[in-house]
Amino acid sequence: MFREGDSMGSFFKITQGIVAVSRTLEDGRRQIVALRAPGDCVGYLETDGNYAFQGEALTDVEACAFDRRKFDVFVQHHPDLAAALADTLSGALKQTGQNMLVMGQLKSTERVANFLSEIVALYRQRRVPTRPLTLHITRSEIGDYLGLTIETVSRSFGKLKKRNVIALIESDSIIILDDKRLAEIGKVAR
Amino acid sequence: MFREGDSMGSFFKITQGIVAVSRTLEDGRRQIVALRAPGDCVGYLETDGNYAFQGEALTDVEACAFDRRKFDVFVQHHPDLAAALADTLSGALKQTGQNMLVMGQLKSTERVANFLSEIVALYRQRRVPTRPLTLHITRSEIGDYLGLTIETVSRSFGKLKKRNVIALIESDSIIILDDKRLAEIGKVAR
DNA sequence: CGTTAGATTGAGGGGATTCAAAATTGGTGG
DNA sequence: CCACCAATTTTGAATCCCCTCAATCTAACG
Repeated sequence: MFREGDSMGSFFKITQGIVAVSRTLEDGRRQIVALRAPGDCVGYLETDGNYAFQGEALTDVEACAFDRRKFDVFVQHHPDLAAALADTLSGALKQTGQNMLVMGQLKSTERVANFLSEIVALYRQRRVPTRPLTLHITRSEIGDYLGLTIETVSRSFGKLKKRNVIALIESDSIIILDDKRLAEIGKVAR
Repeated sequence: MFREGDSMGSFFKITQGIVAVSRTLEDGRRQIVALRAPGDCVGYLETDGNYAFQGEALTDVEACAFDRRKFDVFVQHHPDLAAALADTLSGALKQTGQNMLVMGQLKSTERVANFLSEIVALYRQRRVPTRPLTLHITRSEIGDYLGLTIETVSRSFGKLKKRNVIALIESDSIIILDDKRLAEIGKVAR
């Protein structure tokens, strides 16, 4: 959808599909910074007129494009929209803070468990079926999101499966057998 | 200054000193999510009335407290302040995104090099002397910020020293010998 | 001078990565 | 429907990096 460093025209509100917001190093290492679903906006962050991150459609995606310049002007005259914007940004900030905790402190299987718990919570909240849970993203993308390799992600799935916490239908579709245990392993607060 | 989960009254604008914004797991593992310096605000993020993170003074700190409730009302009537708030949040979001890249993809020495480069940039921008560079924070805090142990941080300093990229005066005070090289190792963009 | 907190250094073990191969999945055309 | 192929996932073995545990060192302070 857009590349880091490209001149920014507009940002997008997703109406359908999943988008990965990421950043890539020159040697190819990639970090997915956030996963965005319908209702979320992507491509808002900029550094002097250029996109600060890369936006990549992981599935087929529909989105509305908004001209950033015009939007800024519009917000200026609508205090309640400005408040909503601040709320959205605050939420994103809390989320990335949580992600830092996950990546900095959790071991591989804990990270995967945490990821699955988060996905379930996200899907529930949006009334997307979670039984079975269809991920829509590859091991490689999970790895780039959690700071792990595909092999390690795969092995972590294996461990959770062996402990009877989850069951695999296909590689992309799983069933959560023990929701509580999954949250515990993933150190999900409360 | 404030604990995660405490009922939130006010947030703080730092006038002097350094504050760590962090989150801690039940088993004691801690992740520092951001380091804040004079001019920055901390304690703004909340989840239904409670602080979302913990705020810890790493040095002696002076700060102004602002009542969050009153602030929100005030912002509502000052569009330019709302814009400034959005800018601040956007900046923080870019920063944590970058931090996710660092923690997810970089090796220990790369992380430490990145950290030092960032600190130098931050200090320069605020006209704080960088030669020698005084860190004001312990190895333990650097470790919790980068997702590493104190020993690994110490060894990374050692490696950078042996490669003549930095020189240690005291443990808290260093001299950057090769600024460019440090940025390269730390994969600092551009 | 002894104490204490923080930093460094060393040895050993463990978890994640790397490299490689096998297995599974999904799509295509015969 | 099945054979075939490419892409993805899983599994295995070896390696490496970081962590853990422990000892030593340094600096600040009473």
